[in-house]
Amino acid sequence: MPELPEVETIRLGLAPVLEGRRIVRVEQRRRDLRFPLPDRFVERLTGRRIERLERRAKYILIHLDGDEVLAVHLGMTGRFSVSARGKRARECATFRYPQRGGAKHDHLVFFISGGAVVTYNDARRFGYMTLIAGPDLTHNPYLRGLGVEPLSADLNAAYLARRAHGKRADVKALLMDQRIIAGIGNIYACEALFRAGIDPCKPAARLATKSEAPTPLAGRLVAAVQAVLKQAIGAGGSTLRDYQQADGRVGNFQSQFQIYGREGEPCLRPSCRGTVRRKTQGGRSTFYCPVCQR
DNA sequence: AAGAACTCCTGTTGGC
DNA sequence: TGCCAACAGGAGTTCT
Repeated sequence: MPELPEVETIRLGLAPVLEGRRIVRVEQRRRDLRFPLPDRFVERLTGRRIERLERRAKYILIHLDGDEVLAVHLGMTGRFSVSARGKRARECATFRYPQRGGAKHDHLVFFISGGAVVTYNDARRFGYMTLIAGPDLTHNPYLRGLGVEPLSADLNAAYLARRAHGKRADVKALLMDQRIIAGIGNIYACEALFRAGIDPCKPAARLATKSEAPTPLAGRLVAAVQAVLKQAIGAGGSTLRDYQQADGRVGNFQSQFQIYGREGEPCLRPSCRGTVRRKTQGGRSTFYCPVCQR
């Protein structure tokens, strides 16, 4: 799926198209994605004004008038594309339907006032949408219990040490645990651990001392996480297989991967003679350099 | 009760 | 070319 940088990029692409507009019509082509769509979904969206778009973890939160929020999780393959109808089509020349995927898994189509058409496509249907009565979102089962935003001041060495203390799980699992830090997936976990020079299999507990104080590892990891996420957002996210931005453009960060997908290639750390290895951790691929990640 | 395993679904890729 | 297995960026649920 899109991880935090991809979701943020999509939010940035959708915001100017949606904010301040109304949903004039919704085409719902199936009753469920990963989970059933909300009851009377079309009816509850039609005519609503979109106030603003926000991101929380990997969720796009579409704030509607009347204090209701459409929360969207893209799962692994969910994507939005923006096109236009009528005379707005010419003004939106840069907006194109996605080149891949086509109409086959276009499950929802939102017609927006002013002429934009926003299509939700999701081949594997691991994505989901829910309507939350706001303004307090913290009671929602999906959002409740999410950990800190990694790019906020809430993520710091002391916090990480506190949450890692006594944990037997490995540090990569900790990074990907949405209840601790929200928004990091497999790719950025690998990249952050490489940049921090930390072995993904190291026990998470090593981030903290017996008294829950942060070890130097914790500080390095926080810095690496924040640096890689910021860099990826700056590049418009990464484009692999299914992800693309709302306007059909692709992100560029995949060209800046230092470890992900590089099995068998030389480690990019200066003066390191290691070779990138791949192993399976918790059922997913971990890429790492056995020489400089200790 | 933490942590691992399983599960949803479809498409792509690589080996034979 | 065809067939089949392995794999893909997630995370809720079920197990041990």
